[in-house]
Amino acid sequence: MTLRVYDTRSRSKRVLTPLEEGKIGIYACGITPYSPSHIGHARQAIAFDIIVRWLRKTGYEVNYISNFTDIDDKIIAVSQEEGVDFLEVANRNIEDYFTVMDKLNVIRANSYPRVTETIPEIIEMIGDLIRKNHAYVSADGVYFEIDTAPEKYGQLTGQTLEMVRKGAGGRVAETGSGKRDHRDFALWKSAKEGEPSWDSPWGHGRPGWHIECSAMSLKHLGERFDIHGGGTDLLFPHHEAEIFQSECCLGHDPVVQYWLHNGMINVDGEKMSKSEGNFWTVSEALQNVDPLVLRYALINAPYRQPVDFNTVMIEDSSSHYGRLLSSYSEALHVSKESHIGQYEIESLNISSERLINGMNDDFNTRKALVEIQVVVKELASLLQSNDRDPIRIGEYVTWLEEFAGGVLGILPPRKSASEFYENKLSRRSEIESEVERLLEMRDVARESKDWSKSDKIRDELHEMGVVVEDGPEGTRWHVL
RNA sequence: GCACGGAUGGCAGAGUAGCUAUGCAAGGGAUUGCAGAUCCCUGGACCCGGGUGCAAAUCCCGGUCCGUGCUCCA
Repeated sequence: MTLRVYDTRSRSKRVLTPLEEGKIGIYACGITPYSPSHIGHARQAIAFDIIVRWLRKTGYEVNYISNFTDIDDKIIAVSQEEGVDFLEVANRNIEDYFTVMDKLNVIRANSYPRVTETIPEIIEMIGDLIRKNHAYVSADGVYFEIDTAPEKYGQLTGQTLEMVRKGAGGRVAETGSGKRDHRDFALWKSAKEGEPSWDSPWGHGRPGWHIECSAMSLKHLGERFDIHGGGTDLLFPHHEAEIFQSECCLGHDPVVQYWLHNGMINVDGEKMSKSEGNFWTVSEALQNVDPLVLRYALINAPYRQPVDFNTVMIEDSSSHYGRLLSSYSEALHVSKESHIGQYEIESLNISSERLINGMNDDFNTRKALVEIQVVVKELASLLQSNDRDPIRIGEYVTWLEEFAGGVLGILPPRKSASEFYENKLSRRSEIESEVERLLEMRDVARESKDWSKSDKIRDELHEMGVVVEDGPEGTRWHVL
């Protein structure tokens, strides 16, 4: 089955055909580091992490670029507020980004270009746009002139020039800058007093918001590349502006073959965003939630769907992840190696096929998760049974490592999974004699039908973290 | 207002024409002093109104509701 992806520009799922056989270039808009990363950033990072993982597993050599827009109005605002250099603000938040994304098991991109390291390329591109009459110099900067390429308007959002003219309503009057038309957008902003700036043919200033991505994608991926991604909130104006800039500068279209956009995180049904003030930073969330539980929660819906972030979905993910981890870690303990991709167990092959079909259908992580859940359930029941065949269990371990680990990234490293299980074992042996003693007392109580005493002992054991289970073959117990 | 998405059982969330989605939760049974674990079984949904079809959750038209974008945003 071939891989199909939903392309925002054509509004349909299209078979992914790379420009160069066997290779994929992908650019995903990263963050503007003016504050610590929030859950929405994590969603974006994880979505494209999984896309890249899947492309690689499919056999593509992937060049994945994700940028930092490390100079902009908000970064300047924060730096002025704190009285520190703007780069200090940016660096601090970039560090936070890497710290939390590492915890969330996000594989690093091949490169993380920054605006401040791309200034010469940006200046060159702006110069090019001016020479080609797509941009004009004004009193307060350089602007892209929309009317020079009206056919490119609305490529991603379906809006026409007229619609925006109307829809902008009262805001249109506030243009107030050197723009000729309110829909023109800044390529270069002249420096204001006390702001960081770079020298350019148009005086000191800094890049406008959109030009950096055109310049960086060109620099790192070339004049045409396969995939451009980002959140749906960037559709307009950011990504449409990029289309204007890149295509008008390079003189061909399309520059980007496929546009992929991830959905937003909602809180109580509304988009979580910094400006709404209803956001959780990732590090705040990680104080209460295991990073892999958070990752699990964020891939529970396909990447294009909005995700409603609330305690119920976290608890749900937590219990699913708990099942996965406890089965995996126990299986690891009793298993023998097997080889990835070659499974004797028929149900594993069926699940593989379903999972692969799901991922090939626009990276449907939900379908993949369903198969993980099914396999975990089978494994748990196998571990519970008397038939704990190490080779069979080994196949489950390998399968989980291939798909839950490699593809979805929701499995901890072997080492920590083993430790998880060994901690349970050592806790078990630590308290074993005490537990046995209490259980004997309980047995005596039970024989004399002294249920209140028996239950009291069970409660006591429960407080020690021991779960008691009476079965047909006597009483068993395990550590929570 | 305009644009783009979405609306499926208690919850999450698949499914684009006919065949059990799945997981969790719930109910019933087995087991059990009770509880838990396990096993077996079960119920339950396709926003509304039209249309096309032998057949529609699935296609078409109209409507309603929700989200996002139109302003800095992943």
